[in-house]
Amino acid sequence: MTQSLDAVFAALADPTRRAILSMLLEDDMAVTDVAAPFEMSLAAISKHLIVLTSAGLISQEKRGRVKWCKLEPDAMREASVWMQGFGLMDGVDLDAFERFLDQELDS
Amino acid sequence: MTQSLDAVFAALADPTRRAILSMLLEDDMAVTDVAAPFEMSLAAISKHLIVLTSAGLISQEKRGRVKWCKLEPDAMREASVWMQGFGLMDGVDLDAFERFLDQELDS
DNA sequence: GCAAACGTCAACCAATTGGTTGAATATCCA
DNA sequence: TGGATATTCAACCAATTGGTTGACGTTTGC
Repeated sequence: MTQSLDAVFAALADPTRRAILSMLLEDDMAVTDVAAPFEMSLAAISKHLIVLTSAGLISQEKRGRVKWCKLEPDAMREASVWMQGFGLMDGVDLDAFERFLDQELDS
Repeated sequence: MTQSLDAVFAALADPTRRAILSMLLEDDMAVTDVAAPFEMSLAAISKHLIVLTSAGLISQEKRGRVKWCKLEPDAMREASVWMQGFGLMDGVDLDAFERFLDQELDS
């Protein structure tokens, strides 16, 4: 469940993948539609989507012949909290912050 | 000045480099001391430090024969803000968050 | 002056990454 | 049934990454 920071940061390190995530912020999309704006092959986009999926940043569900991609932003939370540890939120106990977030997001 | 998201995320994708950043949270350190806890060569650590430096996440200053490494957490800010764009705080009761912060900063 | 400490450089290596193309699979629809 | 659409698979390629070792240049202190 808890995504590895390695996989999440590595997935976010590619501009194409970040652009895909931004597109999915609008709405769920089919693979072909995700690929449309990019000047690379569908197979290349398909690989990027596999990277995003295995990092937990998106999920894919096949309905008929179409595979829908859905953003899973929760996978970013661990990474985001890790970064907050570097003075972006001075003086705050990070573990407590994480517990707070968990509690808030469950409610 | 503004660090590329590519470089920052890629730098953060390696556990050794993240560990180095955490160590530098305590204090500035010499390259040799940074390398000490790791089971890899000094040259390998030196390369990791170059990656961190070119991402802007640390700075290095040579005094005498010792090169000091200093954390530059501001380089994470752009990446952190980018991630916040994905609704990580959605569903969080902002008043509760403020109370949490007050409580944290008092303790 | 010289040996030891600090750190980088250069060459090398295996594994991974990001892309390609062409064939394969699965589904839909006329 | 068969053709078009949606997506992945497999093989390949060049470039990058993360590590090694050994030689090298500086600085320090006896």
